[in-house]
Amino acid sequence: MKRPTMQDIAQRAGVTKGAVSFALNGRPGVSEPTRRRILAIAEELGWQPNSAAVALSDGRANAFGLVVDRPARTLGLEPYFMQLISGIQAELSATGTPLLFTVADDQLAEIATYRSWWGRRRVDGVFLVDLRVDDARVPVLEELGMPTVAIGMPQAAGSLPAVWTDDAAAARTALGHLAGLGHRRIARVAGPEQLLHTRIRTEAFAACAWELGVEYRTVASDYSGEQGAAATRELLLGPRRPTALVYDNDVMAVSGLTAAQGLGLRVPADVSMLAWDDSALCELVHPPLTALSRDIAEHGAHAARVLRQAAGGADCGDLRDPDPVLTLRGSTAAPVGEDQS
Amino acid sequence: MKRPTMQDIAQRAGVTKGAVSFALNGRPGVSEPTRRRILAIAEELGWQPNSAAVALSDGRANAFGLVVDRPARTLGLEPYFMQLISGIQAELSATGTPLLFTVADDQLAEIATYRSWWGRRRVDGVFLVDLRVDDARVPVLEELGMPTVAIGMPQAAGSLPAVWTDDAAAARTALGHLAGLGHRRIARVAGPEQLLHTRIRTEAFAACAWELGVEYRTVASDYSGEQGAAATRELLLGPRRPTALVYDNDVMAVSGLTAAQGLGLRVPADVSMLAWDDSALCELVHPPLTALSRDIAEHGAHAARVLRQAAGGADCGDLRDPDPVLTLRGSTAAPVGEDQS
DNA sequence: GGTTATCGCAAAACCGGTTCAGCAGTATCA
DNA sequence: TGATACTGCTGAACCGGTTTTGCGATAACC
Repeated sequence: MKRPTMQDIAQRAGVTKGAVSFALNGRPGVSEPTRRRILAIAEELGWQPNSAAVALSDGRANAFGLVVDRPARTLGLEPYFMQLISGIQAELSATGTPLLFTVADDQLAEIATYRSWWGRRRVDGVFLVDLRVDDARVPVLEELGMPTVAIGMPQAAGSLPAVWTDDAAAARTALGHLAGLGHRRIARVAGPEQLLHTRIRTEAFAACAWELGVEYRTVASDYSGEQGAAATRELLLGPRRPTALVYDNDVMAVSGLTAAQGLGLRVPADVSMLAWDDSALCELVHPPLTALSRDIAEHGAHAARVLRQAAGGADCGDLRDPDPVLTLRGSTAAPVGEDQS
Repeated sequence: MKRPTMQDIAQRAGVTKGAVSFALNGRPGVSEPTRRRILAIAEELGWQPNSAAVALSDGRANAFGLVVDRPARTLGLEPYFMQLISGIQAELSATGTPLLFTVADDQLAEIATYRSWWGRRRVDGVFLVDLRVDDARVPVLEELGMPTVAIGMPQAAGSLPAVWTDDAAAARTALGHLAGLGHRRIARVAGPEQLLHTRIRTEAFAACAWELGVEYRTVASDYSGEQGAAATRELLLGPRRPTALVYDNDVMAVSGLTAAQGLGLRVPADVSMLAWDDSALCELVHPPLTALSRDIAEHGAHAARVLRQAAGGADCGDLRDPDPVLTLRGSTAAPVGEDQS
């Protein structure tokens, strides 16, 4: 019933704990016959190292952490995090390193979690997501000296290594596509303004629209379906109705599509729609949504690799993942040329 | 830079580690003035207990685990898990107990994870989800003696305590609602047949339909949007078209709705739709989906409470949560009386 | 053949907590 | 006044690993 320890193995083999340790870790210090004998006994007893003892001894927790502080309600809908986590796992499971995952109520609670995890040596490092402008978490993590990899723009990551994709490039891709189809009046339903990448996108869209000579407008939102639909109605019912809409996440795009159809508008005939971040959600609806796609799981795996290096003491640089690509589906098309002034 | 230990506190206070331990844990053995002095020093030094040392000493990991082995692609869409996790966290965070969360490729990998976590004492217990008929994981967990709470039907949980809702009752609620509206030909797009609750629902639907004198049919599916849409098209284009459809999850319901509308059918005029498990997804679409709602986060919190008891050595019984209730939205209505034979 | 490496292992310290046995010193009581 | 109890702390063992030091025996070398 009781789990076997190295002491048990040592007794059976007639050696000391130390010898068993050497044998099991493949280190010099024991003869080959003895090593085999010890390994056989360990196998027979089903021995597994006690993680607490290992952690205490070598001073590392052999675990990483991830805290998210979005409300659970919107969190559940975001395919993003599950994909990210599964990508992280895919990389971490190679070394059997588990992930501590927690949802926090707000940023203060999130920071408290970091302090606790690090103070108690529960983790060797953390993934930092949803980077904000002037992010309060960054200086805390820097001060703690906790190995961290920021998943997001390097500008917001301070001295922390960042794993990121170029949102400005993606913005140009999206706008280029729509402008190429002939759209001259384009609006975007954006994510929360506190998030740095929202700001980056906004600037990139504005700059690119200027260059292309198209009218462009940003409407702030919060990633939720409700606000996505509300923003959509406001834009479609207001003056100078845009002929194309870009959404900062797939949830808002879906609810925006529904809202537009509820107004009696046809997509894409009357208005084109484009989602930023692709997921199965975009294929669920009709018409399926044209989207900016990237491999989020792969992104997570990269982040995990960088974090492992950082926790190992290396000071890693930023890692830029490939630009998102456009997945063309049925929700974007040339605008019908009615009152195209 | 180095984290302070109890030894550091002891030195400053001029006492031994043991005294410090008593003081910090609020146990008798030190005088009140000494205790206050020690607490003050600990506070000043920002001391936090090393979790590995605590775990090694008291033989408990102070962490629980959750493994999911659905493919990441469908996982991301399911609001269910995020809500469940956030509910679990809400309960666990009270004691500062973190959750180890992992996605596994298949059941074998999941079982291997349990063996590893338990063998290495990484967790004090686990939450078991997606219970199947003749679930291979149950006997393994029983044999390991690992504290476990099954989230699902007691019938599939063996000797493990289960936290569950009565799916049969919910099935009657759903069918009663539709029959009450006048529907006489109803089909259900079910989840994976290996899952026990799918089978329970199927039986309950069949029995209840028999009693109510309505035609009923189950079509197997896999929870994915693709299959949900395919099953919907098959049912709506086949002979004896049903006037109402029930979906075993919200993702399939949404894609089924889209599929029906793609066929030129109006919901709910031509066909009513009802989703099992409510989420923001159901409100995202048009018409919003009538759904069987339950408080999943609360469900998770209950499971966490039971697991903590189980890990504490108590042998707990099953815990039944309230039956799901029907949230009426726009997707169900009386059938138009055309050829209602 | 004596010195020096090298090998194979024992013994013990260490990581940072918890806990138990023991021991002075004071208080209680007969 | 001596036995008894209690208080407040010390010292040490313990949890289960890793790592360092040391020692006897054999092998290599000049």
